[in-house]
Amino acid sequence: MGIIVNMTIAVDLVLLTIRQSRLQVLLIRRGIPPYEGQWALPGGFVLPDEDLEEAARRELREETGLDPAAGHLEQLATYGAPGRDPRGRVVAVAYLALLPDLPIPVAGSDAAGAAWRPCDELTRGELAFDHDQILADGLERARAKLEYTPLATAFCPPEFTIADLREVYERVWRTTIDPRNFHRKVTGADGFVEPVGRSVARDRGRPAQLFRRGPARLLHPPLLRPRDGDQP
Amino acid sequence: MGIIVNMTIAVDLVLLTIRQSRLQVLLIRRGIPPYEGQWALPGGFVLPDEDLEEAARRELREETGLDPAAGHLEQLATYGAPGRDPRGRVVAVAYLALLPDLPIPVAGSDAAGAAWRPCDELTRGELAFDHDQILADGLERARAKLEYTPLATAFCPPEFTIADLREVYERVWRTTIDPRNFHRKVTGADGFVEPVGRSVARDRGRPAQLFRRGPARLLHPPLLRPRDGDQP
DNA sequence: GTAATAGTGTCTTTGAGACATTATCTA
DNA sequence: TAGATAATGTCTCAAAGACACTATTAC
Repeated sequence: MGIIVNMTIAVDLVLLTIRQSRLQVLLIRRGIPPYEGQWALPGGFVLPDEDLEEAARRELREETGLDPAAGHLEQLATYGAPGRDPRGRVVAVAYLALLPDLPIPVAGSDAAGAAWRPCDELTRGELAFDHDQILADGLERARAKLEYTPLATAFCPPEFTIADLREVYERVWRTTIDPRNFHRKVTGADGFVEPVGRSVARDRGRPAQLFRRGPARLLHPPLLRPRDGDQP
Repeated sequence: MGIIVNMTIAVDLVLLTIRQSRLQVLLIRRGIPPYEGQWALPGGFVLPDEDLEEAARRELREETGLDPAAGHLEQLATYGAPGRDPRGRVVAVAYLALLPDLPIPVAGSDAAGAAWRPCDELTRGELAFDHDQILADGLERARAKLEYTPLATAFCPPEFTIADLREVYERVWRTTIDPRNFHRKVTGADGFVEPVGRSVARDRGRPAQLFRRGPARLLHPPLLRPRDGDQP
């Protein structure tokens, strides 16, 4: 009873974007031990008078130069297994950010380099600490949230076409979606997207209308991703 | 750079059950400052070599005498605003537990008393610390999870009737559900419930078949709760 | 013109919700 | 017997998915 132990609190970031038609995650090559030279999620320690989300936003700015307001940031989960950090007892509060495709990030202070890496190219055990698990949890959260929230728009610039939005779903869910049914569903969902009134021409084909994100925070009914309902 | 601050890590528990046909939460009347005499969520500090979930299970046993295996335990969210605890910087990792209706809990060591309280009888500001917010988040999580997981069975004893299960949905969602449609949907959902083969007679009416929870971890399709889709 | 993409319309199937009907118990 | 609850069946409507068709651009 009454044992009070002090531990160190860190925030780790799972930053996702759609880049070159692939779902990519921002990784840092560690410049200092432990796990020197290995890839890891960006992160850092929480300051004495700093809220957790504030720390996450600060790290996002420091490590990437990106503005958190451009996309979406939410708490993911907290990881505190006693042996997860060889330096001692570090409890990591992980945050998940969904971001539009923005300029290549800058290298952080104590990092040898930062880079976007396609999520499906990472092999199990490639990341430092328990960051494999944190990334896996972040991906699953992102996949689930696209179903019942309009957060896919967080991957898009302020104005986007329905095809842009469809690509987000296809890349995150690793599926193909019928463009016609998707168009009908998205434009019919109340408050998901709002027409800007202008169109934009791409390489080929009929120009597409531009939309911006609507006021809805939940989708009713949700867009359910296809499931493997087969029992072999 | 390089500032490393030590903070205290606590786990707080949102323990929910259906009791006397109402959704109730387990609260502790605080016996020591701060917030002495006020109601609070049960919780305690994480030990030096203890995993977070391990700490949550230990607190659950210590404060209630309940076995975590009887129900469901999952991490909810982490709360770390600098001023949330007047004693200093305490970061709380909240866990959510869904439990069957079990004997009245025992009072914990540093608590003046523990009691089940109906969730809808609590007034805003009645709980210590930021526990109003944690409870609200836990309730929303529970409501959402009943839609797309079979976790409603965590509120039930090992063997239960479809009417028992329906009451869980009705109390958690604060709705009424058509018994006939509910029966068809639940027994038709793959892996949600499995018939035991026996029946049980209640006060009146035809005896009901007994079921146990099935192997499914997700419901397809989900049971969507009714929404207020009105725009006045 | 052709190729390509944007957007609309139609049909079929599936599931949700309303509600009738039958089954089996207690009083 | 009446009354209550369990379980099944039927109907209607809404949404999902498959896919034909039209619209508008680049070449």
